[in-house]
Amino acid sequence: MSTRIAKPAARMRKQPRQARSIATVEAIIEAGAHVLSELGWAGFSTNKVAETAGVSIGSLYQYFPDKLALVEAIRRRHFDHVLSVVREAAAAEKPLKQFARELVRGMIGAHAIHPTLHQVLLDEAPGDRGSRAAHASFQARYLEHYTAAVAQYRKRRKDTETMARVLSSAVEGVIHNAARRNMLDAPELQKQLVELIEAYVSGCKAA
Amino acid sequence: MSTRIAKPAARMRKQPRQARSIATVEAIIEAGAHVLSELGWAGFSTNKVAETAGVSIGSLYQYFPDKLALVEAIRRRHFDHVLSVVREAAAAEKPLKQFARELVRGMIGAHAIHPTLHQVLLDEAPGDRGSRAAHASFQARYLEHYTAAVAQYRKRRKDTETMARVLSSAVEGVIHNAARRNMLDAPELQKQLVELIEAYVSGCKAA
DNA sequence: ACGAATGTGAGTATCCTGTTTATATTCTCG
DNA sequence: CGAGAATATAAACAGGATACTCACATTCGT
Repeated sequence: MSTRIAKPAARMRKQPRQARSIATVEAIIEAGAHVLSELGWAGFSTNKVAETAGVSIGSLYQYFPDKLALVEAIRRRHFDHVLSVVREAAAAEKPLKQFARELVRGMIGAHAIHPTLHQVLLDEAPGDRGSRAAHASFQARYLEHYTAAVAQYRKRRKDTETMARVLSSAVEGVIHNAARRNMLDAPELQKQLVELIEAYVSGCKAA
Repeated sequence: MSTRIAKPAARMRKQPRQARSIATVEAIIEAGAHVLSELGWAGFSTNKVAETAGVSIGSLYQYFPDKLALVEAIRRRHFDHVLSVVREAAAAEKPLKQFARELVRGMIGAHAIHPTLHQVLLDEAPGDRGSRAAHASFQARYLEHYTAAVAQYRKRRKDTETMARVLSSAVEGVIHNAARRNMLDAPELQKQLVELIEAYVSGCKAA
């Protein structure tokens, strides 16, 4: 549900030492994710986040030097989560169907709580500062896992990277669309998404 | 490039009568689409749009009662465009491969000028007012065309609607992702997207 | 040339934002 | 316990951006 313990994370104005403050920081990040997902970047104000977290605005600025540091922490937490899902799905050698199932299940799980967070993080939220490198690194590893999975089930070495990109964005598109209509937990949708992955990766042509 | 002639469109404060004002209105809508795609909803300010259009802010408010009416006009124009693409691709009976090719080509064309407009319109831009009905109607017809296409190549009546939804959101996801990286016109990407559509719709299972 | 259509852009009023600071509460540890 | 550090509070600020109006200038159709 939540990450075990606070990481060194992004530069913070002050490291939380007592259990109380750790909970506060966690609450702020969680509330931030909620606000970002619900209101989008346009509605993402520090005051709103603090209010949602049930914490005073002062507490927020005690740990996050500015708005961007906060969004960075949110980004980091979410991306870590998604990355672990993809990694585990693509890890051991397993039948294609099983890979597809685990991937879909994990991805849906990762988007169930804050449905549109992923898109907002990618599209709306600005990513300047030192985050650029971290962001690129995430994207790289993300694609890497997909590529590994594709290569595992596809013999042709050609186009594997493009395939990975197409596959990942297709999956994201379906999940994002389902999230928008509150349809993330429709079993027939999950089934169809699994079938789409299978069909594309297995790569048969004619009907 | 641009739609032939101004439509009655959304409620306007004043109907443009002379050629001059028609051009003005068109320029405003075009600039609006540009700003929306480039800066997102957060950066979509009426002043910015007017400036981009090379028109004074006063002129904008002469034709659009408020910001929402403007975004509504933009939405309408873009959706009409996309809708016509899907309709034409799914129209006559043709081989699956040809359908996929035309769909991909048309969709890419529709997103080439304002790459992220579609997503912004769906996700960020608010849609209250009387637009709700129009929006729903668009979604319905959009899905309708996809469903028709899917039904044409798939015998099983079951799940055709879900399939249409999955297919459309997958395509949108891939295109949106490609647009984000300025990769819309990569031939191998187009090819892979066509193959994804073929593979999924033709519906073969094992490798 | 005259009225109508169209275009202008400085100005306004309002709202909001991120951030600080001075103060109050709660914890740790001897 | 009690002293000092850690943590929490919320009122206030300074600044900026925003949507929108209005009184006036220009250009069109006839």
